[in-house]
Amino acid sequence: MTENLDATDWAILVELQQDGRLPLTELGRRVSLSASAATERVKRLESAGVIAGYRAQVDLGRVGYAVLAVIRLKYPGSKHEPLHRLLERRTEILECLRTTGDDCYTLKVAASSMSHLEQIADELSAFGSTNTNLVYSEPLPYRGPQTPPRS
Amino acid sequence: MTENLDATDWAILVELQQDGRLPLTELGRRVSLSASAATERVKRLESAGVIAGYRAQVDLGRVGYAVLAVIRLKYPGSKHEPLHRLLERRTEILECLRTTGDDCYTLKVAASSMSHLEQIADELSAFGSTNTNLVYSEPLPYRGPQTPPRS
DNA sequence: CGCCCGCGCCGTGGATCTGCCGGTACTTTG
DNA sequence: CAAAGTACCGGCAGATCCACGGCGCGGGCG
Repeated sequence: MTENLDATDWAILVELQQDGRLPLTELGRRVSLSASAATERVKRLESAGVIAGYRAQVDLGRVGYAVLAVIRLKYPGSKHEPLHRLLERRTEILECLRTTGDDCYTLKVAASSMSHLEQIADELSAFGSTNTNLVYSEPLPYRGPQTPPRS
Repeated sequence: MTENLDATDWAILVELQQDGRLPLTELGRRVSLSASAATERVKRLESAGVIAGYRAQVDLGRVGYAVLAVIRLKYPGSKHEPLHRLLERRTEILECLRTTGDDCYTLKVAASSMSHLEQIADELSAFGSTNTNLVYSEPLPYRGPQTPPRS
């Protein structure tokens, strides 16, 4: 299941995680490969599923979502479909992790205002008890894995 | 600070969040614009900071990170620099949110095994008490904002 | 009203990049 | 040793990107 990646593959992953639109010819230059060799590597990584896709990253604040929050949801019972339907419908919910522990779900939610956030929290409360924390800032700019696991 | 976006801008954002490498000519087709008009829109969104960048998304499991965890860190005091240095050094820490509430920081951490995770949790414990939850699954495939805020 | 100006969209052409092919060197396998 | 496999390179045809000038529309102003 896990692929065998050499140092060049990792260099490619680091570059493409920093700039997903990097032209393949420039990518080849940075990892000391010809454009066609770099292309073959990238295509192999894509079709092996190592590279799952490419995403534009949009600035939440600049599109009107001023509030970011982490909501933990304690979800009793095992009927998950209604919640999944809410996840589909409510695009303000950006991320959903199902975790161990008392709080079965951890959600990342964007809202335009506190009252907007309140609405979403109310909808979630229908499923179980919620625990909301506002996000002050993100000290770490987003990144993915940069090196092979060391231990 | 927040930009004025019309329906076409939002359509562009949705497309580029789904596929960041979409050729501009195909993007124009999908949002009913000529290639050059679509290009101008995208460049405007980029230079306004609405589009913060493009990222390749890599599959953590396939590159050897079998374990994903959310670690909440209760951080007494106000000396944040040492923690920020750890964030830089430890590339296993993928995301860091500073939040309200008892748990000042919420971290997303990838590890290759439980013992690897244990090492990282130990390092974090030097800063305060930690609370770790393993991630079973991500019911929601990653997405960014899809529509203008509604309320 | 008539004019000018700015804005957004469009089409074009040259530079660049992509995708595909054949060829080479090295390694693995029978 | 020969055959097959792997990874790389160079080169070419076609697609894409990008900067430019032109067009149409609406607002401001004498």
